[in-house]
Amino acid sequence: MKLLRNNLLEAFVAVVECGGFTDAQYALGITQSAISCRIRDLELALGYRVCERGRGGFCLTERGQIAYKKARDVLRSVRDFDAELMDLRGTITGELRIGMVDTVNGLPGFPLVSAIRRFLNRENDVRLEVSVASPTDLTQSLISGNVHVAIAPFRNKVSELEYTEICTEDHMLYCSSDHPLFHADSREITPDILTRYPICQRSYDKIVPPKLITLAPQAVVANMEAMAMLIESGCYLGALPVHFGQKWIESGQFRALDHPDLRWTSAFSLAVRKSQARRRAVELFLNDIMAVAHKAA
Amino acid sequence: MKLLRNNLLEAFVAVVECGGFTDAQYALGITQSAISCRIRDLELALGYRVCERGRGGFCLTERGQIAYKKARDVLRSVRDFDAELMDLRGTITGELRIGMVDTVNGLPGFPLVSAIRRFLNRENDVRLEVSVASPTDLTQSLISGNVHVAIAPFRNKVSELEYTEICTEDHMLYCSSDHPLFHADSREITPDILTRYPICQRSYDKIVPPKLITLAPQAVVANMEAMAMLIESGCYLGALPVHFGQKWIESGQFRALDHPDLRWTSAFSLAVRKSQARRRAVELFLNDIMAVAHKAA
DNA sequence: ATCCTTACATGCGGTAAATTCATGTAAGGT
DNA sequence: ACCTTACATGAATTTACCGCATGTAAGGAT
Repeated sequence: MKLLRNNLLEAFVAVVECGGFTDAQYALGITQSAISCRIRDLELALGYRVCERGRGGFCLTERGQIAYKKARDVLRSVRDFDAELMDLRGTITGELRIGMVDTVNGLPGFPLVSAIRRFLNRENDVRLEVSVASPTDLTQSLISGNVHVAIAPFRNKVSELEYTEICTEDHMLYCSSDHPLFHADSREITPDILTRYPICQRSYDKIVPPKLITLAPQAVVANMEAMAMLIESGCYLGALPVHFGQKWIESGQFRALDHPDLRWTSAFSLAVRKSQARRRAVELFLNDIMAVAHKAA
Repeated sequence: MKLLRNNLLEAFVAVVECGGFTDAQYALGITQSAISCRIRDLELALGYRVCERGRGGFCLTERGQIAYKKARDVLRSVRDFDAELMDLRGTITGELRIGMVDTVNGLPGFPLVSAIRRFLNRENDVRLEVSVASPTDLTQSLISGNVHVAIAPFRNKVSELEYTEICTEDHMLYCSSDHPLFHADSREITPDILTRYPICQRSYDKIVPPKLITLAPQAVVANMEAMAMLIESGCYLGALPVHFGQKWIESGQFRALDHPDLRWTSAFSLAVRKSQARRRAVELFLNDIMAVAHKAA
């Protein structure tokens, strides 16, 4: 079902996301000429050009970029609106947009995949959409409605959202076999190594308190895979979730720099928007999350 | 222009607001049969009946009531979306929905009509929509986007909104010529009259602190006109804004119970939603308000 | 009880909008 | 110079939507 629809906007968003008319015709299931008409009509209605196109390539105009963001968001919220009206029928429909930080899968004490399986095994007609982003971005996405639920170690909690702690994640410092500390005596592993060797930090969620670090320049990464890469290079120390660093430990590539003061724990929370008629699909997924989280605890 | 449109939802909302198909055909500018089709198709798409109709009268089903509220709200926000895209063209379009408490007009030091005139004298294509409600309702309407700006004496301010004080309003206690206090000696006018005569309060914004009042039953009104009526009855004392009570004073119908402790002042604020891409029309209107407020001060 | 009126439903036909198909055009590559 | 790519355009066609005429069901008047 599609109550609030608009061909022009849908075409516009599809064209932007496909990077041109030609590919968008498959995404939309209409011919290229129809898309050409739609974009022309959209620009006629708006009174300004939204994109440059032709053999020279496809690109959005300045206004087009703003219009695209607004259009994408409004189409999202319109899909949610449709789903809300379908909820009244009792069926579970619409999109379920889940946001999370990376390496949530494998989090000890929180089998997310079980929750997802549990959710999908129910009779449903829901399209899942999973995005990975930083806690800060996830907060924004929750507020704007771009995601319905998010799982992350939220440090600064905002009043618009509702948080439920679901598990914790232990972090340790690692170095690779190429690093000077790899063969160091365990008595050398003290917090002051932080002042002697370059360390790599995650751009969001600074596990190692920055005030402990004196050495510049620091490397900054946006996700765990990148962190592992820089550690593998042998040039950096880096903190990883223990469950995530495990595989490098097992292969003998990394060494965990074990010291009581070089362990950190962050708390993972489930966040949703407060005070909002919640869709059935979202409600059920939250139940599923809590069910697996409790079972694991 | 109308980008995101939906005939079915528009018909539904119109039918509800007109209380039936017959009247809605004039509001929508289509025939009754077309409306019948639209509602049928809507119900077909939703999978449930939204209203009972026929000779027995028109009424929404339970689900229909929820669907109506959602549909009305989404159509509003969709109109705003259209206006946002038009903003990029540089034109001032869309709706400007202003909310206020009653008797804002005439507020000393705040010529609202000048602000409106100022706004409308600009080149524009804006449809105004003015609603009158209590500060509490206005707060809700602002958050949900049902109004863009609101003017009221806001007592409890919420973090989602941004308030700018624009003027103050003096209140005094009044009685009518039928009231025992009308001819009382001015020395008798002391705060303890509150404990001896019934008083009428506004349901929102209790001007006279309720703790000063001992006498039950109290009359409660939702707006100033009603307050004046009850005072006119001679059975109640009541607080009115001085600028509003003036005309009854001049006609000799009311007496102001003047005493230093029987005067109250409330501060009127302009409220808008925080952190939101603001439309040009809203921005300009805010400027106009501030301009007339400053000039008056 | 019958007829009338009100309020909505339905079938049919026309019109306007949207889409496809076929073709045109402009820019870059060979 | 020719081909290819990527989009534009025009005619034909399909589709959707609407109005008209008519049907139906229930309440009220005579």
